[in-house]
Amino acid sequence: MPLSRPPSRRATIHDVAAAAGISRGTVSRVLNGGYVSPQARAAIAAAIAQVGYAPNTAARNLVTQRSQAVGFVVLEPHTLFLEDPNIGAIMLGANATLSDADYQMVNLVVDSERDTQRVSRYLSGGFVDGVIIVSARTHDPIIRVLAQLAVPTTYVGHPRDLPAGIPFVGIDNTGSAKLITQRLMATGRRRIGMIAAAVDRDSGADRVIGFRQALGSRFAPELVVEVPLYDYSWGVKGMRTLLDREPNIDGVFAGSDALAAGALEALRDAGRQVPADVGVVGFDDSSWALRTQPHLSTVRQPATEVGACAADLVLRRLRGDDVDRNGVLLPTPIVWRESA
Amino acid sequence: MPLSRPPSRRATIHDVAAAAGISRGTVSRVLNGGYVSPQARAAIAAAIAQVGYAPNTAARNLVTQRSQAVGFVVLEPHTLFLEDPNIGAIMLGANATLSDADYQMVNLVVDSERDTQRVSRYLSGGFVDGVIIVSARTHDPIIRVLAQLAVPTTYVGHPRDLPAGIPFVGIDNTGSAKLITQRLMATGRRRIGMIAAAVDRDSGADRVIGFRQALGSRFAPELVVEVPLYDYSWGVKGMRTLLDREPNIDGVFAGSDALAAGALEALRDAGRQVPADVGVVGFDDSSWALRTQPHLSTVRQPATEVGACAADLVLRRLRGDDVDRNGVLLPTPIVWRESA
DNA sequence: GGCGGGCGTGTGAACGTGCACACATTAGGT
DNA sequence: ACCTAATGTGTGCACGTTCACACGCCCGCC
Repeated sequence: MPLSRPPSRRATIHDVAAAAGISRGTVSRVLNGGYVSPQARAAIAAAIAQVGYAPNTAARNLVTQRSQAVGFVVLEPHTLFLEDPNIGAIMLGANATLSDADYQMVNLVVDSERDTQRVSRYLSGGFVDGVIIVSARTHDPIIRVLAQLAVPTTYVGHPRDLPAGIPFVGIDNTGSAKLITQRLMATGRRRIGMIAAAVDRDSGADRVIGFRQALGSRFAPELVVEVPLYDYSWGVKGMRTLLDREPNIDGVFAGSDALAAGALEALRDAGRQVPADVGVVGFDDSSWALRTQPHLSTVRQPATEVGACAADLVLRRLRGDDVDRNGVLLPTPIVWRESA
Repeated sequence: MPLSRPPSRRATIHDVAAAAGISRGTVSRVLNGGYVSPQARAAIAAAIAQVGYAPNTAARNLVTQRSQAVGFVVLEPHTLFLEDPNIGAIMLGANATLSDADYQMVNLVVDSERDTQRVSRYLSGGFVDGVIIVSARTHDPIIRVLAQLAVPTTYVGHPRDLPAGIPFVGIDNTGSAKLITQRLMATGRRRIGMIAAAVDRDSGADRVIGFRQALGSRFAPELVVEVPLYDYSWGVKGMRTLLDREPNIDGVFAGSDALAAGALEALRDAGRQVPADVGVVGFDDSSWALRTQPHLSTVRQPATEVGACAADLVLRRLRGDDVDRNGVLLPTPIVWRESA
């Protein structure tokens, strides 16, 4: 004799079928589309309302072998996640695209060693049909785990050790850093420094490379100050260090708008005029850029489009289309304002 | 005769059992704990590695009737989500607590009408054991949907129409707004205005109520300016409006630090000294507060703790403990700095 | 009038897992 | 020597769903 179940158990398709006096096969058909008579359809609709039925998607996934969900994994320690204006925009861009295709975006944050393991388990547990990875570092242990995952994965950005054949989407950090530095030079600046952050990530490292390429033989390693975070207060500290090392500095490329805003404060404290004495450029074209005095010249980072593109890449692989396995780089217009 | 399956299908517990020459029951036991001999354990471990087995968590959930996951639903339009410094902190606080209990936090963003429906379906589909809702508006349609959900739900904040018996966690917006306004008055300010945002949310509306309570008979409705977003640029605009309406204004309570920072800019443009001519206070104690000149006096919002507390509430209900159905309010210390 | 085909419905077999139970083996106590 | 307990292992069923198939019905056509 079966145990009596708790009365609060969820209604199943059987309950609906019983209440409507029709077989569960037909109930399934009205849910998923198929030939059903109007009478049966009506009876089932009434029964569903009566018993308060909601389909158990987990059970459905088990048999259909797909979940209509895509994981969006953010690999960030606390601080970066809160401060970075791009991640939110990438996420919303991805969500909009997935939503249009009727996919559920499932956002997982990795904030500790334990999270890494649990999230890996989750992603390989059949809850998602595809995965988007944001801000992976070189040598991130999760890269190995995901490589042997049965699920299509797309990276935003491309860590150096990303195995070949895994698509990614990003921006040309090297090229845009080079370009904006060159334009800084074109305005007559001679002693140009850089405040670099997150150099353990490809995005951060590539901006330094572009900066170096632009300066060529005029590149001076001591004028690149590395700070841990893309953060206002580190912009202040980084600029002070630069001023110590080269009091006659007349140009600064900051790795983000937040850093640039901090740099502006440090310059103001030191009595320098921007852009008269020192030209300052940022990166991101975030809300910081219009919030400073003067407004920042910067590189527009198409974060929303990046997210949409990553989602699109996953969706295309889900449909079985073959996609460009070499990755996609989106253009980054330079926005010229008053700060340089 | 069964069809031959695609060779790329995922390994199941049966494959492991076959490879190890042991029944699947024993494999299940080494996965979930139970009496298993060392030899069998070793053979199974080898077999798992050989066939590349990862348990199908969806199937496990189906039989165990629980998912070890908690949904974290953010009900925000684009802009607010990107600008609000609290949501990220609440999320990370919740994640830390859930992670400690070995629960997976699953973050779902609602950004459109379509999202509302898909997320409701997801939440009622058996993928989560509990739900945390952030920043619900009064009359949000999702409140009704969630009310009849079989899953324990906790709100962060408490919309006016939240049905009784549903626990929530928040801060005393009314009380802290009243307190900081009173301290503004205590410094001798006589003509005090407010820049209010998101008044369709309980948090925003309650801050106006507290402001009004503090001023009592001196309250002047025209000195409350409502703006749509907790955003720097709206702070600028709000402050300009206040200056238009009351050129002799000498105190301002802004509904967030970002608004306060904007107000500082507008005041600077108008040639007023802060705090000499006008006292300004904010709300949140976010990174904005130390980024302005002068630093902001503000209300510290314990966002991380709010998230942790919400997660704890869900976990306790999951364990069957009975929790305070009237909700929890966390203390909000006032931080007194230079701006007032 | 038999027959093929569209329509509407019911039925059984999966999907991959955990769990209760049955059973087998061994050790230890009376 | 027998019973009991502890330790291992195998088997059947259930979870809630979809899907392929089979069945019956009615229509129109040769």
